[in-house]
Amino acid sequence: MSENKDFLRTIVEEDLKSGKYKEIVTRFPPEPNGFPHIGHAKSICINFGIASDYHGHCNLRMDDTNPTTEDTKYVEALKDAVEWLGFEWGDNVNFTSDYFSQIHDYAIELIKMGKAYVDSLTEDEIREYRGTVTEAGKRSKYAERSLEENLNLFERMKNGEFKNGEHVLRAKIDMSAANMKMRDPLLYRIRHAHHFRTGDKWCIYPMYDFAHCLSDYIEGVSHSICTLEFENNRDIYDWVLDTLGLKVSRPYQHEFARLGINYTVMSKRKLLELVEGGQVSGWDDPRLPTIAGYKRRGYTPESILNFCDQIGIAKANSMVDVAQLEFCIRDDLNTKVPRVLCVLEPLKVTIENYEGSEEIDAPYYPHDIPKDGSRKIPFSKNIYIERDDFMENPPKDYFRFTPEQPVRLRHAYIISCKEVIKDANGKIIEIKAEYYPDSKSGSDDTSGIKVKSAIQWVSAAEAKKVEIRLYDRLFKDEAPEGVEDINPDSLHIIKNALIEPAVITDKPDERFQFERQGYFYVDPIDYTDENPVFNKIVGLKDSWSKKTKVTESAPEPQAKKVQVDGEVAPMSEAQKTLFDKYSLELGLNSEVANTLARDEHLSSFYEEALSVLNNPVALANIVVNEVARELKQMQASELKFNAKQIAELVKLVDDGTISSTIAKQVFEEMAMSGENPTQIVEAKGLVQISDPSKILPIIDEIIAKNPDNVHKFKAGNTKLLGFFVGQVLKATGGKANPQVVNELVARKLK
RNA sequence: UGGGGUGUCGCCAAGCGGUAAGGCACUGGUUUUUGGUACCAGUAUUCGGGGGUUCGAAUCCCUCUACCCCAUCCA
Repeated sequence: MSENKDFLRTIVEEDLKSGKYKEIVTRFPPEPNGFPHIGHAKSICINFGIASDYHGHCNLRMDDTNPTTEDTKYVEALKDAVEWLGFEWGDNVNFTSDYFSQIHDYAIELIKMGKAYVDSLTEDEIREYRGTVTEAGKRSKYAERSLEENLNLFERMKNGEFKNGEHVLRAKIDMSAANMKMRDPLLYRIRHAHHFRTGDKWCIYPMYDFAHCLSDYIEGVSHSICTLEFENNRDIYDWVLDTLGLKVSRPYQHEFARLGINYTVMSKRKLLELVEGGQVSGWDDPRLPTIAGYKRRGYTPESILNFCDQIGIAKANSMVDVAQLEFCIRDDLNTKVPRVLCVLEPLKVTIENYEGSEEIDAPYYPHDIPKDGSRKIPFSKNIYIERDDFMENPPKDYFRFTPEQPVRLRHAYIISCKEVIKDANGKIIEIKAEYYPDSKSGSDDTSGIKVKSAIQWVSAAEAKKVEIRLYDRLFKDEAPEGVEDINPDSLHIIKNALIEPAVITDKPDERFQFERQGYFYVDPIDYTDENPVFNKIVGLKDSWSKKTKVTESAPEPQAKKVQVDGEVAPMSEAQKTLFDKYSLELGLNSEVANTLARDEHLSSFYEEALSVLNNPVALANIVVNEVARELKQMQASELKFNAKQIAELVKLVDDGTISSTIAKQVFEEMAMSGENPTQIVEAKGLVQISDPSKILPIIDEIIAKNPDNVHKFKAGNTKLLGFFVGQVLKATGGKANPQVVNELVARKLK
């Protein structure tokens, strides 16, 4: 766990500290109606991660309340994903359907409380009656049914006496609630459908909003963590549990922002579209952001875990750069995986002065990876190199093989070009070369040739032919809408790549670094010894190709966008009169007068304080800034303090007893306890210190402790003044007169 | 037009009244028989805009603005 914890962990720690929960229980609650993607991985990491960080437990629960969309195969995919990521859910996978009868009982309880009713409006009518975001809805006439009738109807719904859509069970809340979700939400609907677990036992199914909170409660969940789009549902969550009186250690819902990654899509709907539309080969297509896709592509669970850890958890909608994910997999594989030689686009090279053959012993890992292991690479007269690694007319900073520039064959000899052979179209088809017998890798003391690069190669006779699948981003648009943004070149298959034989015969691993190319993975489905197939997981970081295409996207300098101020609502006559009085008669600045005049709670509070103490400006400032904050959180009547106490506080500042810094402290104390300012000041000994002879020694001490900052300050970093003042204030418990401190510090450091 | 959220470097993201963390990306440099890795260095006078309070504001107050979510018998 990092030092800076996310907001969820902060909440969890507070709840643990306050004793709200004895144990932390979370849950990962997907609906089994699709394959999990990396967004699920984030949720898995959060829920299982928090549980394990605080020695609690995390349930895996299938939220299977909609029989028409769900299936066992998705349950399996979900379990696979969690398992693959390395988390454990205990003995059983839970299912919301396990709780159907309990949930049903709670529904009956609500009916008996008069808090739920059977509605018989049509689907269209229900929608119409719900109103709009700006207009209140109206209640269905069926809301007035008697308890008995509701009970009877609901029983008959359950018994299958009605068709789909004939009736629903609804919570009786508020048809004019500002939160649309609270306008008598549906609790149950009739669905004559076969459920993959409960079969035909039920024909009524609870809605998400009813089932989820109750399932959490039944499982003893403490923190119900979900994504932002459920923020509006939190009110129902609380309503159901509160109304049913489910209080003891009940769960509370907290929301975080779902994961977005650029150049891909993450919604189940869009993913399904790609799978069904044949744009990809299936849910496990390596280009997809599904767990199955990453797995098949060759990503490791560690890399995904790491990624989830790096991106953090917050509430701002965001889109993470794929580069971050790619970094994670490179970073993981770098230390784990053997290096091997593979030529993707072979170019024939004949070493004319080499006869016979030899085997070169080559380590699997570079000098900086502390791992052992090596293999034999056959070397001979006829080899292949990468087509890209030879250029007849190279740019000046080209480090590889050219007619003038020799190059090292990795782990082997240095060669130089003797002749370039082309076909009728001018395409290079072969290089005739010579090698330097003294230049063998590791023992090259005598050749005296300096090369700028070592390139991969394979011996023609022993190399194995392999299929390589190269993947690019699936979409060309950073924030793709759908199939229209698909990148037509996202898959590139190379049928005739050549690889050194040890990879195929010795099988030292499943994942490899093909030197200078990238990381590759043995395709778990299509790989056979006759037709070996490798998936490219990710390329190596490549500062060369970046350099060569500088033109790609010149970062256009973004003009700072000009903000246009909107219009402020006009004041009423009464407000205007008040404003004039405040600004003209009492001399308040117009901003303060404005705020005061527009808020009648504030202004009446202010007037009252003013009748006690004649200091209009100071009073106004504290009312507008401090009292206003308290009033945002509660009603005026709930305030622990009154106007008289505010006046008292202002007076203390006025006569110099306390500084404004202390005043803040006193205010907070007063807001909490309702005690008088004078009492608080006395009880805590908060009288301010203005005597320089008392402050000076403290300043000296602080200066002595922070020589670096003193130096920086003297070098011109004047904002450090605040740092020193802060330190002195801290040392005196806030009691030092900040103005005096400022002055003294400035003089000291001059 | 109502309600609920969110705006801190190109992308994520700490920070909760006293020196603008960190990661990715980027730019230099060092090491290197991978144009990789590792290492070093650089990169926000400023926190969506404007006002106010304060000795001091990303943090408190007012206001404007942009974006996201909510009117499925989906979850």
